[in-house]
Amino acid sequence: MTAHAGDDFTLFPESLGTLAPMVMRSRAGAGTRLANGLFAASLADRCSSGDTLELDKRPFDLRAAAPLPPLMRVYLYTMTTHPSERQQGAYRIQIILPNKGRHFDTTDDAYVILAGYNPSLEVFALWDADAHDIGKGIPHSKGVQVLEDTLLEAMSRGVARQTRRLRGTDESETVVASRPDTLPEALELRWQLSIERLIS
DNA sequence: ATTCGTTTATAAGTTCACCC
DNA sequence: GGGTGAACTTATAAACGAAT
Repeated sequence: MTAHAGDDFTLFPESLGTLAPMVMRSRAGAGTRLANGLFAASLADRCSSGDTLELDKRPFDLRAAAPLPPLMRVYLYTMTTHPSERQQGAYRIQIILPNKGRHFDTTDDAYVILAGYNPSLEVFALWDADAHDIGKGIPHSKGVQVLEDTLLEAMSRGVARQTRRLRGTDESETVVASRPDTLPEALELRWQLSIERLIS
């Protein structure tokens, strides 16, 4: 299913709080923007400033405190599962960078968050952006997937992770899935994993 | 044979312009 | 000034092809 402006607001949990008006006023890609709002709202108490959020943009920046990256640049996409999906129980997001961009924008040393959100399950998935933005970067679009099992586990336990090997390389990435209410933990974990990758 | 990645197509939403 | 219509932009969906 798809979240379009005007219909699926009820799919989003109470957590939007005061962000709701802002989110509802947002424009293109309602589904994504709603997710943006939820994402931000989930981190509200961890952010240095819950205001000045530009949810109308993709990606959008988020400033956080303490255990989280100071500046996060969030690329959030709607995570879907296709009827014709080859792999049963697989969810995926399609990365399409704005304006012919070939790489994630890391200006200002922002930590890039590559995330997906599924409104039906109400779970986020966090990929390792660095692991995907390598070499020539992203062509036109790039799809990454998660197993449904991981998502379900995240739903019940709050946070879950899944490692999968990227073909073409011997590198493996870790996908972190999480419920909105445990997003801070998931992000922290994701960040730690990225750091570990850098020093290896 | 199966899984992942890339590309193309279709749909919806939003914005801009013109006409009443 | 308001309303209606058209065009454009961006997102979502699906299929195809390559690699393991």
